[in-house]
Amino acid sequence: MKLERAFYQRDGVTVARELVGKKLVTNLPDGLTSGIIVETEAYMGTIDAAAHSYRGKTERTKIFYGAGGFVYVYLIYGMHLCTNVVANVENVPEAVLIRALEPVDGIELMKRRRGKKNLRELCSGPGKLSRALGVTKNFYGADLCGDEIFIETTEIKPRIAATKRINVDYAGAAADYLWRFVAANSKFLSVP
DNA sequence: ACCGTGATGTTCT
DNA sequence: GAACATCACGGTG
Repeated sequence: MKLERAFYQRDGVTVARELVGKKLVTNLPDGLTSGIIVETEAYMGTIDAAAHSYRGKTERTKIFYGAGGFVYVYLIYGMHLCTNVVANVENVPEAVLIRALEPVDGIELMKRRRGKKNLRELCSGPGKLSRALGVTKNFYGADLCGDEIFIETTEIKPRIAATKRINVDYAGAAADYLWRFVAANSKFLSVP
């Protein structure tokens, strides 16, 4: 079952925690690829110095201010795309970064897109999984209730651990918030 | 296995 | 002009 709008229109921390164990899917002209989400991070707008939306609405962050359930993609370090899910309701600028997947469908296609064959390293990082799933900057604003990119429920009930977020040292006190969620003992995390 | 580093393009100051 | 929610590679142990 595809997650519906209401799932996303809750606070970002709840959405981030509950996305662990769900299945992220892209269905593009060259094939369908997917993986179980094993690592997420919540970015909580006005109360979170690490969030891109912390300093208000800009051309880049305007998607945060729309309804939950749309895609936020951005380019980092000049070469990697990061895939996020906008959370909460209009004008509450929160989002969830998808940081790692356990590959499921279309593994050969993902290997081709990545130029790698090691399964463990296929989707074990935000830039890696974006590449493996064929996400481009054109996915900015894509509707997760559509058919190109969406998230499905699964039967998996992972044990979930909360930790500090990765690489947000610049964010002062916010760097210590436990807003990273991982499937405990998964082999597919970005940092083991 | 663990470091150090270079690549590269937006965004915001 | 600096900073950046990263990755892959090549070096050294």
